[in-house]
Amino acid sequence: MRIIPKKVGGAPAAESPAGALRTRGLRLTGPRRVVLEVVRGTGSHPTAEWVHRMVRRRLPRVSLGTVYRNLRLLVEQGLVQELPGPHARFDGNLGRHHHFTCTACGRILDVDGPLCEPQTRAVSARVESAIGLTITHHRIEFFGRCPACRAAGRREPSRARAGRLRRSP
Amino acid sequence: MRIIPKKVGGAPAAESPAGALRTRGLRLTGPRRVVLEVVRGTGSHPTAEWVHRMVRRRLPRVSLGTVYRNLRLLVEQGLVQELPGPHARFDGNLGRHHHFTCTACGRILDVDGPLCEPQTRAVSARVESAIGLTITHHRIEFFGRCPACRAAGRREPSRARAGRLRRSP
DNA sequence: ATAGCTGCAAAGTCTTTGCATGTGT
DNA sequence: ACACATGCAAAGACTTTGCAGCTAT
Repeated sequence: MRIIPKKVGGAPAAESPAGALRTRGLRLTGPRRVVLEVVRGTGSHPTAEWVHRMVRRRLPRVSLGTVYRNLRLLVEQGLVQELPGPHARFDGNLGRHHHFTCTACGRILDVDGPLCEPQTRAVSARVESAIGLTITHHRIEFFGRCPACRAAGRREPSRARAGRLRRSP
Repeated sequence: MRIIPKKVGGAPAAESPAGALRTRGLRLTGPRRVVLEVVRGTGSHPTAEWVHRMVRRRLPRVSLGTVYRNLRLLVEQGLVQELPGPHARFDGNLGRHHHFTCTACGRILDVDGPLCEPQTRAVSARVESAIGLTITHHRIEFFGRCPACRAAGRREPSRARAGRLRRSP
């Protein structure tokens, strides 16, 4: 369930991945290219380990260490986003968007950013003036139950675990 | 800089900590009480290790393991909140609120929840109807620079680290 | 008295890193 | 050719857990 249109292109991704890397003296190697393609090609906000499994289907000798190194590098270059949480999760969707986490199954869905923009802009303005800080951006995490879990009547596993359970996709 | 009034009391904290624990067959031991007091007594969203240091000032023999066990237990009982991020952070403020992270110094400040409510309620409603999921709650993380860092002209250390650097308070 | 806690230390999990070797440009 | 990347394995950072001895209730 991908909610955001595939192509959105924030400023940093204006150039192609290969170009973005090359202009910084970075090489487009096999493992690196496949890591990027895997993250870009899924809407599942995968963990490093999941990316590793997928990469290995195409390049069986790639190590987990290399996957981590490349994910970090791609995040640093702005070609991939990293989500907060106890375990690192990555997101190839570079458009402005937020996330919805199902408290029953743990799945994370994208939520269109511009859809929320008019209101959230107002919130930021209020907070800035009320507290006197400069807000450059914000992130909203929504929680609740996804259609599938609601239909199946699944509830959240436990109160505390909810935040911590986010394991593999 | 504490922005939220100290006393707010969400539903789960209606009873006193001691009561909340006892009614569930849990004991109010020395270490547990001090852990709770430390987390409640700071607005700094501390890590487990920081809590441990503070607890040790009063009970020098308490181990880090015990601090973790109690933090988890208190989170489970709804007496303390846990913040998302690469390293666990805890928050004794039980009122509805959000967080502002300074991208220059990493400090986390509370942002009054009700201040944002009118708009965020509208956002949730929009998202629910647009995407068909049931939203029970949400969390906003604001990013920017705090007054101190703005005045000092400090910028964020690096692009990628920002999310990951949140070390000790 | 006894279920629940604790300190200690060992083990786990996720992530990073050192080093010799390999490979894009 | 040479700087950048990789695989492998070892080390790190943070968190959890097993166990024998305490301690609130």
